[in-house]
Amino acid sequence: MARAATTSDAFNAIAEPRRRDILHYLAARERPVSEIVQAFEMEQPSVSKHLRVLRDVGLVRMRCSGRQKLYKTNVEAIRPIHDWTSQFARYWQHQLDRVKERAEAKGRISDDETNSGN
Amino acid sequence: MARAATTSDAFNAIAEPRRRDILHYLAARERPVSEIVQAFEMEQPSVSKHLRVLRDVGLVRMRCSGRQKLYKTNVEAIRPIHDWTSQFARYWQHQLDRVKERAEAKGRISDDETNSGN
DNA sequence: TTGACACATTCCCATATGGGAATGTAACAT
DNA sequence: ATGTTACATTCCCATATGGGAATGTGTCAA
Repeated sequence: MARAATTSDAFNAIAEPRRRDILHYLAARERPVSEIVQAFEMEQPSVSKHLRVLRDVGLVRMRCSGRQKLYKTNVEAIRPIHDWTSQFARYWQHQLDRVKERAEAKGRISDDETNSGN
Repeated sequence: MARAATTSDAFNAIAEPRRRDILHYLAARERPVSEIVQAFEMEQPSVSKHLRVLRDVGLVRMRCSGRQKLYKTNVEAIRPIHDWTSQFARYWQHQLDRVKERAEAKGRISDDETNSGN
């Protein structure tokens, strides 16, 4: 088997940097394809192909308006990725605790140094 | 250009489901390769190759112990991904607000219905 | 030294990619 | 009907993949 398709899930879809940029760009409000093309200085077919991938995994929504097609990020579809990374948050907390302990220990040493007139 | 290498960054590395499983498995404590092979019922070369990718992007650390090699997830390397997804948190909040508003509106309607004896 | 063990790497291959170029298609204007 | 605009799709291709199989490498035991 080769690598999984970019359309297999959100994790594969966001592996591409340009697609992450587009998702961020379309998070605040919907925009037509032409604006994305201008904003990122990409070829139009390239943008359309990225949007196609993002649509296939539900990361963006599309709405027709005349001959324009307005795309918008479906922020809910990013939650599974956020949730997966959050599994590791407790370990970050542990590391923060250790950093804090070291800082406090260092503070005590500094106090000692200060007290000893060093 | 083809797709970016799996070793180009953490986003590409975690696109593979098995590698996400391995990262979760190695988050709590370090383990030798043989344990990963057994836990996931994968071929040893396959596991080694996934670990190689994860090492190249800094998602796991390796330590030698005799003829074993102990791997452990470097949880800090997952933060950039978490941070990227967090950009969208404010929009989740907005959606939650709307859900809350709808729930409250619905509650008022229910009260009205109750009051009207319907 | 020889053998066994624990991993890593290499080779082969079907498959999927992203970019460029060209082409297809639907909506609007005249 | 014809042309233009706004996108989508297709074709081509260099490149990277993950799995299977085979092989290489370093460590320990006898």
